Amino acid sequence: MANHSDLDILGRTELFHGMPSAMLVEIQAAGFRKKLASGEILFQQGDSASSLFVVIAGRLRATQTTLDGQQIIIRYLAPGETAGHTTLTRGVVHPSTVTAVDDSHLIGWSSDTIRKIMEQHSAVAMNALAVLAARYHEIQIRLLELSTEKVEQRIGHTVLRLANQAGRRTARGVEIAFPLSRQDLAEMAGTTLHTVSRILSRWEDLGIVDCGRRQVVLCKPHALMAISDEQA
Amino acid sequence: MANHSDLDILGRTELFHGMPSAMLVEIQAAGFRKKLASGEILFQQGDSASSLFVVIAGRLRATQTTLDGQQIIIRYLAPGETAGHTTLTRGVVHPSTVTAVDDSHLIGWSSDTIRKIMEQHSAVAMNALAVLAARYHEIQIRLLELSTEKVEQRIGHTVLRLANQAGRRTARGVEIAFPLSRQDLAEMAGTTLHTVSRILSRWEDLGIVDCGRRQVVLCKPHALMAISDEQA
DNA sequence: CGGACTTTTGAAGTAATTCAAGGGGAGTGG
DNA sequence: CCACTCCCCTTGAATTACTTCAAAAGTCCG
Repeated sequence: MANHSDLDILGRTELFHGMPSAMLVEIQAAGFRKKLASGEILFQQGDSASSLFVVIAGRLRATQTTLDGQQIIIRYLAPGETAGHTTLTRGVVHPSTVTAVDDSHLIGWSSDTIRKIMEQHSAVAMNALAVLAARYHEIQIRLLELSTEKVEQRIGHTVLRLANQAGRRTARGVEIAFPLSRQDLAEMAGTTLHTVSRILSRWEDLGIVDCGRRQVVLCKPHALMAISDEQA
Repeated sequence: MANHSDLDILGRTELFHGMPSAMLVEIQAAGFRKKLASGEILFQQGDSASSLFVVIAGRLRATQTTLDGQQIIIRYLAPGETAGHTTLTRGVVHPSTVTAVDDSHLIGWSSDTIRKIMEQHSAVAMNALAVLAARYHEIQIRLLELSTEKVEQRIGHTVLRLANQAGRRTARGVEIAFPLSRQDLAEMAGTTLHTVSRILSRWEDLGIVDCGRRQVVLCKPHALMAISDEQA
């Protein structure tokens, strides 16, 4: 039965949505399952890119590290999303490390397999193009933010994005549905944990957010949007 | 004869390399030519993405602008490269503006046409995936640089990248083969023209570069690499 | 209850921006 | 051909937003 529900989910992923179920069966049969406990690594920056994965359940984080050990968070991956698209290009290595931040369940395909699937089913290839284009667009926006905005606005946009992607409505407001430290936010917004802490404290005084240890709840999204879109 | 040489070039673009020439003829016939004088705009941020282009000759620049008019340069496009890949996703708008910085010659395909080509020829779709993956990787590196490096290193990496992409060997060193103002460099490195000017002056004193009005010649690449990779 | 993380907050320091003013090249038009 | 104008570039000085340094206070877990 696990198989059956996997199929349902597979049909709703960004990569395979819209595919007839016969094909999904075939696709699933060609892949392999992978389970990761929170904290385990799916693949590492510099590993040769040999498999492409789709997240079935859980949550993962893609990071990039400099030679001297500084890290940035590229993005968080939710169920339905794709990890390791570098695999689609021959002979390259993963540019980022992907780590589970929650117990996670994925399905993977070897480079050859996924390429064969795409060659036979152009709809999958077209989906992949759309996925990559969306990611590209996303990161382009972050580049723009990082280049033109002040820290407070950047942190604001980061929180708003996370609330959108991984928000859970609660009595207090929209809660970001996974543990998120000040350091994590800093690595996404391109700043330090100190600055994040200070700014979050200020917002807390204004009643805009409500945060705890590795937790952020967004109480007044509109107020935060106002701050984030404010022109210098 | 122009047709013939276009074909040659088309077969060496990132999108169509490796395709048999019969197919190239077909692909070219399905597209349309577009000429732009220096300064003319190919498409603008926010325009609906209706065509995809390949640069045959010339040079273009992709930029993104904020609501309050601040601009960043996403990248420069050389012959063989692809513009407007957003067109591959249905119902979206161009995230950036593309402008010719030199008289340029392109071939374009409507959204429907290029999708049809990709559906029929999976090799083109796979090329497109490789192109997008490469762009993504590229921009990811810039995000890392922007987040972790100091201005001098960022400018250094920017100049090194440009020298690589568009360098022309001359007696003085490697000359960046298109007009590049301090403002342009600033918009690529995420800083101000003042800072770029100061740092370029310093490098000039050290004999690392030699620059003029809208011109940069890299004389000592290794020295610049040393500066750029220096750890804080 | 000890110990390891995570967070907070002040104070000092600094890299880079902003402000301000002037200089120089390239092209235009008289 | 010279003068004028428009850009582009340079360089000091003042300002500031943010980081770095430092220390202490919470908070969770075994």
